[in-house]
Amino acid sequence: MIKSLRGMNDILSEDYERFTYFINLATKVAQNYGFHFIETPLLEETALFKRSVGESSDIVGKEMYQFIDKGENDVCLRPEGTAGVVRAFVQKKLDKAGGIHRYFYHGSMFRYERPQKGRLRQFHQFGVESFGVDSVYEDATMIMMVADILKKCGIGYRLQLNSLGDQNCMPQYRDSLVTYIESVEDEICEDCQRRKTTNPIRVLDCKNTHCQSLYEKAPKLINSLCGACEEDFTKLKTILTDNGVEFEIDTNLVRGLDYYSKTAFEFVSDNIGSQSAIAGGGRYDRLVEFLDGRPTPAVGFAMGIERLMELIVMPKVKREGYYIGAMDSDAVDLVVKLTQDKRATEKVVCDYKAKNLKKHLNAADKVNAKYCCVIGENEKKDGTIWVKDLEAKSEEVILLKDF
RNA sequence: GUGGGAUUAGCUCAGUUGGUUAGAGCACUGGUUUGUGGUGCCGGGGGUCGCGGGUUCGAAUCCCGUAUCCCACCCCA
Repeated sequence: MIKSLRGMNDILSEDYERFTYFINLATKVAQNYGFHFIETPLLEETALFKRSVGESSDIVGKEMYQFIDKGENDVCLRPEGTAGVVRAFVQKKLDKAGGIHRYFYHGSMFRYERPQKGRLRQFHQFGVESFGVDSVYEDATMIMMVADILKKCGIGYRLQLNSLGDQNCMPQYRDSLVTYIESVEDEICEDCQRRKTTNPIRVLDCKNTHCQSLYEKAPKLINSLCGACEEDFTKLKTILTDNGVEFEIDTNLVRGLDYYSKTAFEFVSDNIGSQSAIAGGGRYDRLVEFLDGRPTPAVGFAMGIERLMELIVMPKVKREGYYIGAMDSDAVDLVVKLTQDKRATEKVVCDYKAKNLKKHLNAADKVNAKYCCVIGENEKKDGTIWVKDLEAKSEEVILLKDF
């Protein structure tokens, strides 16, 4: 038997119900916030992700589905959504057009990782990107949009917040951190040794407890922010508080993609195991110019749909539509005809086999129909149909022409 | 990529120190001789016990390899 590849799942039946339920709900919310749908290719030039997500990140460094295509192009399946949207934004010259552009997307992402619960090789994200707004109100709005979606899904969460600084304060901070790391270099773990040169900020996120104890004395970015960043971060906290969004400051929150600056946030759930991040995002004011566009402020987020699906509280499904069946085989033709006619306006399922009433009621119940309609000996003779409302438990016999 | 656990019917799982035709519940399906469901009764189909080797008179059971899932690390959505 041929099986799906490791970490790549089919979505069907109840999973699909949950999946579309979420997409529809999130789409509605994004549209209410004034965002428009964008779809970008699954396959992109590898350089796009190297330049945006960053070669030092694990995503690009070791998790990409990368290959040379028949035209000798170095390509890869997208590991995340932002880079493609920014590429499209620049390619359409919207950076030069100016103004505000707001997009949302959803689709498959690919990362060659060891699968785990909530971590797949092909997974789905719902994401949002906003271009052209440098106001911190937009950062707050992004966070509130995520909170809005999660609330509508009945999902509890913790919101972690940090500021990563900008080109004025981050480089200085990075230098002071490296200096500190060098002072304790002998004691830190192998991973941190590597991080020191590739991306020193990441040491803060190290899970090693000994490293963490060392970094407690390390300079904190939050204390090194420049005036503008400091002001924005303070304002962000005020806006969220004013709008009833609770948060906690996590000075070690470092997003795994290199393009973030200033606002960084992560929504986590304590109920889905160790892969606990259900949404994450932040500001990335430099990314558009990294991808050859005119400098454009931008902010966005992405949500992991598979992880959310574990948590979504689905509304109770209501009975809907009709079930039509025959009790004698010579009434089946009539049943099929009635079904076809009724389908012009209603959801209708029918049975092609004659069965007794009990079986039909059972079957109607199973497909969650609101009405069970049956044609038996009496109905056939009288030109009527027996209709039972499975919810109200009421029944009536009506003329076929009135059905 | 590293370490640990699991894999038996469509699903959830039993299977006693290796010993005849591998079981249950649910699901599916048929009947229940007068036309009332989601909660009656009786029956039926469905498994080369993940896959490949090995040990043995004999393997679902023991050993080795391999695949997948789960857990932790790593990382992230």
